[in-house]
Amino acid sequence: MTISADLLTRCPLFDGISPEDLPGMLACLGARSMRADKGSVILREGSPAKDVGILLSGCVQLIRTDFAGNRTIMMSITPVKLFAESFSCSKAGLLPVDVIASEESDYLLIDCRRIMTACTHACSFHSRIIFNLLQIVADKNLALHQRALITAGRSTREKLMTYLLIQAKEANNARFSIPFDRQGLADYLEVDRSGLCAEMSKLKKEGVLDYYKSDFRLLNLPMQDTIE
Amino acid sequence: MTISADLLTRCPLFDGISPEDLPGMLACLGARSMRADKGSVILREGSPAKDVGILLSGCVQLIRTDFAGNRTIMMSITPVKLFAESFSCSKAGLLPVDVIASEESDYLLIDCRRIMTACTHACSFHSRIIFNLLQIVADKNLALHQRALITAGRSTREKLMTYLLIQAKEANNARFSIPFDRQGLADYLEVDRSGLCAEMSKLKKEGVLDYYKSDFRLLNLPMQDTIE
DNA sequence: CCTCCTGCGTTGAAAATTCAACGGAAATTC
DNA sequence: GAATTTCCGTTGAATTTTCAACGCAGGAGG
Repeated sequence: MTISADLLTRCPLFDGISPEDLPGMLACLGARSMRADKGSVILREGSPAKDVGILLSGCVQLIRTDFAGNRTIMMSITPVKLFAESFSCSKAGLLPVDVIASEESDYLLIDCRRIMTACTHACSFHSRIIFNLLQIVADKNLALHQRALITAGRSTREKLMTYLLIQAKEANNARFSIPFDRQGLADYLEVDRSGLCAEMSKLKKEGVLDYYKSDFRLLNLPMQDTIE
Repeated sequence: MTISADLLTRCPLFDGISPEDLPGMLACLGARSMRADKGSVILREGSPAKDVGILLSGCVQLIRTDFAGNRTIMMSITPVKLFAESFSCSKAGLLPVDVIASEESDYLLIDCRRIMTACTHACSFHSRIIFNLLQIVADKNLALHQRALITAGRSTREKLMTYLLIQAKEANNARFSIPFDRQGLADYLEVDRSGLCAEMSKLKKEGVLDYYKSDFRLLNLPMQDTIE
């Protein structure tokens, strides 16, 4: 895949870096270009965490399966975001999750040490990159807090509505799409799939919600409601 | 409270900083010494996140209460650890949780900008501090992943046992104490308190577990089992 | 020493989730 | 284009959790 500079400027790791400096910087960081088929494992739980991933296209998910077989989706990553960076920055050094491509995906891998330690060329933007990385890891932290707020609901309906309201708020629109199929959503909310389907149907009958596949619309919401 | 240098050298933010440099560094960072009574709110959800907290004594917890009244304990902080640092480093800028002293506590507050931007004295340890901060935020990330693994269990028993096994592993001992009372543990595991008590009693009857107040002991565990 | 309050364990009934199974629709594969 | 696989929605029974309430022990405070 040819990496467009436009794509990378939208990556939060390179905030404040001018586009013309990007190619040299990528070379300096030793970025490797990768591709993953849909459903394939990009990084395996328990393996050493050394790299920072940058998702260029597709979609990847952080998934943990416990000994009882419960599958949990911790987070869904969309372009042009980082993944696995928190694990590579931490002391632990082992991945607590599988990183899986839920769609065919292109991504870069960068050895985290190349980011965290000053490069041989003493490039002037390095401190900015580290600053950006700190902010990104902190933002991931916030996302995990938000997910915990969702799963803290004591019923399927409560979890689902909390999730959907947050999505609508982030999209700033009563219509929005989600990066999950039904099973994926159930695994993200930590509920049973069939129970989730049943609750969704109920909400549709009640006129609270409308949906088709992964496109949703919240009704009776004090918010703009536009189609594109 | 007099701040002993020994205490601060155990704070991960100052890893790699020599003890004699600490007092000057604290002054440079503008650290303010604070005290909180048991049960009092140190930082309020929704207020601007600007400071990094360093807990010197006592215990603080990150607590979120949703609109339905469900109380969730996201994390319990013990000395000499940081708190609220992730929120102050993130773009969001607002606290997603209440920070509450579960015991009478002493702590320091440091304006996060003083840490993240080079100080006027251009102190040579600043980059080390930022590096440490990145690692700490990443470690918090890991802790949240671990908590999610616990709450992913589909039953009270599963959540409880996952939690206790992790505690025993971290203590490297089948005997250990936890920083929660029953209600607190229930709020951390996201289960009902009475159901938790019932499950604990059952496990005790079954000979899997023994406990008194907040002291626990896992039986039949392939692990050393010593009384201090 | 007595009273008040908090935390803990128990119980029973109501409600919700989980689990297994099935049919249909849509997408994928050959 | 036909077969196959995957995804989705539904249902009913079994299992759990939730919720409200109560008694008791221990500590705090007057």
